[in-house]
This record gives sequence, structure tokens and C-alpha cells, in this order.
Amino acid sequence: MKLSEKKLLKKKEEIILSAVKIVNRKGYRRATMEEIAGELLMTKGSLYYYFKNKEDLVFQCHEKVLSQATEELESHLNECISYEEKLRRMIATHIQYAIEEKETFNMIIKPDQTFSTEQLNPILVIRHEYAGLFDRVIREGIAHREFTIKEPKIARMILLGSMNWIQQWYSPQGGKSMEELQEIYADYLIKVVK
Amino acid sequence: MKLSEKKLLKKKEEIILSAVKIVNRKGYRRATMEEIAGELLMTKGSLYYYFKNKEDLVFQCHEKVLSQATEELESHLNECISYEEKLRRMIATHIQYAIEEKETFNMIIKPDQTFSTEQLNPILVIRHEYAGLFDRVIREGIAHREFTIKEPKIARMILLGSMNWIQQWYSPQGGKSMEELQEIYADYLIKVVK
Amino acid sequence: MKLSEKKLLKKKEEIILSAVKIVNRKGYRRATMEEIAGELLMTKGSLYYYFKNKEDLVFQCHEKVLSQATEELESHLNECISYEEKLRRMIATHIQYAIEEKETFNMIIKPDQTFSTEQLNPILVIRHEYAGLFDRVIREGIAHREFTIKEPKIARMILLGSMNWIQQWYSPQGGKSMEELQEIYADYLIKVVK
Amino acid sequence: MKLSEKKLLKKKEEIILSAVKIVNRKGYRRATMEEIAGELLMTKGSLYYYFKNKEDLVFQCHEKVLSQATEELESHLNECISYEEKLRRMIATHIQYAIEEKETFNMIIKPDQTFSTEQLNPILVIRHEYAGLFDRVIREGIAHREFTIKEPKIARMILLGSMNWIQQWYSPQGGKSMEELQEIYADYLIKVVK
DNA sequence: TATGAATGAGGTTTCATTCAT
DNA sequence: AATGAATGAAACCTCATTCAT
Repeated sequence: MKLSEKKLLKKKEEIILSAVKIVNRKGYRRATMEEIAGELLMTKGSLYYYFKNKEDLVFQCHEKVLSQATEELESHLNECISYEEKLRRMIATHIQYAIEEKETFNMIIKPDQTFSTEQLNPILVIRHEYAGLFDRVIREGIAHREFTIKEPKIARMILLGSMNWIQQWYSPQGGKSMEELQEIYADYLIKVVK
Repeated sequence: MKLSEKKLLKKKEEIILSAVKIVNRKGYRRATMEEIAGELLMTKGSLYYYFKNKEDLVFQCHEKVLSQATEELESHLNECISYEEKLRRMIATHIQYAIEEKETFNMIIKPDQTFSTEQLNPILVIRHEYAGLFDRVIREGIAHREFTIKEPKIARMILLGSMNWIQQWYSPQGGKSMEELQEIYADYLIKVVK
Repeated sequence: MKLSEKKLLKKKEEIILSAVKIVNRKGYRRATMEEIAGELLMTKGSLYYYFKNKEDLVFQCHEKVLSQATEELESHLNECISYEEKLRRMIATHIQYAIEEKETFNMIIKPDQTFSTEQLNPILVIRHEYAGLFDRVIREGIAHREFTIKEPKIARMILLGSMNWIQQWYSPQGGKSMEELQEIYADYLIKVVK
Repeated sequence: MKLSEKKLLKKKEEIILSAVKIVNRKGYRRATMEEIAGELLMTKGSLYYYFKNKEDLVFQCHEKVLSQATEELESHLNECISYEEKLRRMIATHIQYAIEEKETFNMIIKPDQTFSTEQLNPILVIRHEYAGLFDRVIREGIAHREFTIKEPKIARMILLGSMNWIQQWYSPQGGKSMEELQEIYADYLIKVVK
């Protein structure tokens, strides 16, 4: 890879980070290209050198965030610990992302509100993959007799649904810290699959 | 109440229903007054005869849906049955709403950073009331030794979050009927509070 | 004239009065038909029974105000007093209207901003008549050797211009009462024509 | 100052001139952003690149015109001539402005209940300064026994009001040239303060 | 006569996008 | 690679006007 390409990628990454920040703060519609550019002391015109359009930029934000999260989840799956412990750690990871990357995660949750059909599909694929990791830990946990339930898919939906909901009410100033939440959620959600 | 007033209210209700539908599909920002009006074969100008502005219209959407749902839940709380059974029925009711009145009920879910502080408060109050009914059944269930958990609020959030999530994937053509879902969810969620 | 016609005229008059009030407060564009009707506990639809459109209504406001003022001016002209005294009284009258019927008078001053060509002409006629009364008192005053100037038309324009300007700064809470202004203006403006 | 900044300012000035023209012709409410832009073969959207909103644009119109006029008047005050002569020249200047820069100068005249209090104040300040120059020449003229009146402020208002009024009727094709008017007005208005 | 309801033209504003430089 | 400037579509909102009842 040439130096110029490297520079290009670095710049793209910077822009994505800025976009993630703004979109998380304001939501997709309210986040303007101008503000995203302003954060980096650029002008909005420049963004179009790096990204085809706003949708494309935000799409790449997702890819980044979600692939990061997926990676983390996978690492937990590969650790040498009990399935319960694996699931605990995956829950903690998901909660962290849901809180810290709130709006970006939100777009993954309701992508059809944001993306055109063309870009919808790749997102659904990543999303499906992501959910699949939870399916796997549950299924394998059942196979190893750590979990007992009959409907692993529905259990997974309960897990993800309840964790995604955290966004609706969580506030850093609220009563519980993120760490506490991670623990309590893990405790209670493990009960579901046990 | 005069006939004309009744008619006015009916029309307002129609508009609200249309608005709920569009807003749920598209989100607050993407839902346009024109589309909301078009659904009813009206023109956007007419909406302003009934509602002060877009915010006001959407606000009344929230208000209506929430207060209606609250009423239904309360009836279950007053039945003479065990707390577990009360909770099962409330879960069934909530799921039924979430599925059959999907678009209407969805409103509860989105708090939207849209509302001016003036209108945000009344919404939060009703929302709080609704959630409070679940809190109550859990707390009282604990007092009667039917449930055992230490964090009833978080349990409630897990319950509501997981149920609201059903909307994201449920389809009548899918594998499970609503009745099956109601049962499985009740089974799994009761485990959380037990 | 039949009773019903009388009633009609009376209602029209009421509406005109309301319109004058609102237009004076807000100006032509900001005064809405709804507000004009509201003042009389009517709905705006009703106004169209009495007036062809907003322009027509406001046009009749003018006619009323200006014909009233003209009448007053004429009465002063016919009093048996010196021309200086006649002019003093006319000045007082004009100032009073300029202050108390501020916006209506304003429309007479700049009618082309408000009226379509069709209605512009009648207004210009009345306006011309009105100014003519000042011309007359000055010309006759010169004929009777009370005044001495060579350019009566320009003097008249100075008089009217300076008085119309009062609107720009006069406030009831200001330092001088209307009565004081009437006197000082008369004193100073008489100097112009002397 | 960089070239680009200069260009920006020039464009802003062009827009201001266009706005002044339209607003004077139609008044604040009737002047549309589209028309103002159209005059310069631009689209209304572009105006928002240069000005925050309509109010801001019109505000800057006022500001510009007023400060420019003030500067010119001040030079006369500093000449070494009698106060009567100073006043004559200031009158001539004001009339010239009112006639030759009719549309630009007209802005001084309309205070429009349009501006938010925030923007109204700076305008009133400059306006006050401008008028203050006439006040000064009259007051100092009194101090030097050239003038005799007791109400210098009101005299000033008569002067400005009558001169501003010229715009309402003056036409180059009319009977009197501007130079004649300047002389006659000076003659008659000096009588007011003598 | 009066009105409730609807309309639609027209206005302001926002902002993603384009493009010459 | 970047930007300043312009654009235009689309959104919200206002309000004079119409008309069936």
C-alpha cells in the first residue's frame, strides 16, 4: 500500500470518528455534514472527496462500529471459560456498545429508517452475523448442559431486546454505573437461559 | 358535548392514527406533514386547523396511545390471582399490543429528542405511570414471596425492553403464533423475577 | 332603507372598527382576518359575507378614517376665524389622526405598498382632496395677506411631511403629550407660511 | 484582508443593495427572499450562505445605510461657517440623499416593528446618532444666538420629517429641480428655527 | 347569516450535493 | 485535496379565500 493510500485511509477514519460522535449526539437526520466537517476543521465540500454521500459515510460508521463489536464478541467466544462466563462477557460488551455508541447502534437496530434498500442488505448481513454469535454461545451452552432452554432463538431475542432497550433510559448521571448494569443484566439474563 | 365537537374529536383521532402510522414507519424527522395528511386525502394545510404544529400533533399521538395502554394494564393488576399470574397476563397484554397495534404502540418506545421541554414532561409522566404498573406487580410479588429479586426496576426494564423488541422481527407469517410467543415470553421472563 | 339594510351597514361598521384597531396595532400584513373577526366573536368566514376580500375591507377602513378626517378639516375651514387660526386647528386635527389612527393613516401615506392598482386610484383621489384642503387654507391665507410665501404647494408638503413623521417616534409614554405637540407644531409650522 | 474576504464582503454588499431596493419598494413583509435573490440572478437558498435569515439581512441593510449617511453629515458640521449656513448645507445633503439615493436612504425612515429587540437597539443607536447631528447644529446655533427656538428636538423632527417626505412625491420630471428644492426647503425650514 | 372545515399558494429556512478553481 | 459558493428540493408554517351546510 502506497503512502498516499495510507493517508487517505487515515483521513477517512478521522472523518468516520467525527461522524460517529455527531450522529451519536444528534441522530442521523439532525447531524449535518457541516458539523461533521467542522469538528475536523474542514468544510463540508471536502467530505465528498472521501465519501459518496451522507448515507455512505454513515454506513461506513456502522461497519466500523459493528465489526469492532463483533470482533470483541468473537474473542470472548474463543476464551477458555465456561459458557456462562462467555455469555456474561458478551453481555457486558453489548451493553457497553449500546451505551457508548448509542446512536450508531440505534441505526443498526432500525436500519430501515436510515438506509436505502441498496445499503440495507449489507447491514442486515452484518447484523445477522452479530446476532449469530449470541445464538452460538447459547446453542453450545445447551449442548454442554450449561443451559437448558428449548427456544434458543427467542432467548437470544430477549437478551438483545432487553439490552438494546437500555438506551431508552440510561443516563450517566443516573443511579447505576455502567459496570453495575453489566453485572445485574448478566445475572438476570443468565437466569433466562439456565 | 355537541355534535360538532364530537366530529372534531373524531377527525383529530383520525389524524393522530395516520400520524402514528407514518411516524412509526419513518421516525419523527422523516415523517412529513404532507404524508400524514395525504394518508387521509387531506392537504397539509388542513392539519394546522387541528393541531398547532408538527410537534403538537406528535405529542398528542404519544399522549393518546400511552394513556389508553395504561388503562388496560390496570385491569389485570386488580384481578384476584397470584402475582405470577398477574404478571403473565400483563406480559400477554403488552405483547398483544406490541404486535397487533404495532404502529400505535410503537410510540411508547421512542422518546425522541424531539420534544420541547414543555411537552416532554407530560409524556414522561404517563410513561412513568405505565412502567409503574409493572414495577408494582413485581414489588408486590416480592413482598408476597412469589418473586425474589433485588433489583425490581431493572427487572422491569428487561421485561419491557425484551417485549418491545418483538416488533423488530415479528411477522404473522413467521414460525410462531402470537399465542405461542406470549407463553414462551411469559415462561422466560418469569424466570428473571423468580 | 329597510331595516335589514340598516343592520347590514351597522355590522359592516363594527367590522371596520375592529379592522382599524387591529391594523393599527399590527400593520396590514400582520393583521389577520381571523383576528379581526375574533375581536367581534365571529369567525373569519363570516367577514366574506360583508366584504369581498381583505383588501376591500381595509380599503373601506381608509375611506372611513379619511372621510372623517376630511370632514373635520372642512369644518375648521368654514369657521369664522383667522386663517392662521384655521390652519392651527387643521394642524391639530391632522396630528391627532396621525397619532391615533397610526397604521390606517400610514396606508394613506404609502398606499402603493398595500393596494392593487384597481383600488389605488380612489385612494389617491381622496388623498388629493385631503391635501387640497391644506392648499386652500394656505392660498386663501396668502390672498388675505396673513401668509406671505411664494411656494404654497411646497409649504403644504413640508407641513404634511413633518406631521406624518410624528408616527415614527411618538409614544404615549414619551415626554410630550399630544396636546403639547399640537401646540408646538402649530407654532413652528405657522412660521413656515408666515 | 485576504482577497476571498474582500469578495465575500462585496457580494454581501450587492445583496444588501438588492434587498434595500426591494424592501423599500414593498416593505419588509412583502419583500421576499426569492425576489431579493432574483434581482442578482441568484436563488434564495444562496442568500443563507451570506446571512443568517431575513431579519439579519434587513438589519444589515439598515446598519450600512445609516452609518454611511452619518459620516457625510459630520463633515458639514466641522466646516468653518455660520450655523445657519451649516444647517443649510446639512439640509441640502439630506435632501440630495433622499432624492438621489432614494431607495437606500429610505431605510432610515422605516423602523418596522419587525426587528427583534436584540437587533433593534443597534439600529436605534445609529439613528439617534444621525439625528443628533441635526440636534447639535440647532443647539449650538441657539447658543450662538443664530437661532431662537425653545424646542430644538421638535424642530429637528419637523426638519427631518418634512425632508423625508419629499420621496413620496418627488419626480425628476416634476416641476422643480433638486437644486431648487434644496434652496426652497432651506429657506422655509430655517424659518422654523430662527 | 354564519360557520366549520378545507384548501393551496406562497413564504422562510435547512441542508445534502455539486463544481469550478 | 480542499474549498467557497451556489443550488434546489423539500420541509414547516401562515393565511386569505372558498363553500357546503
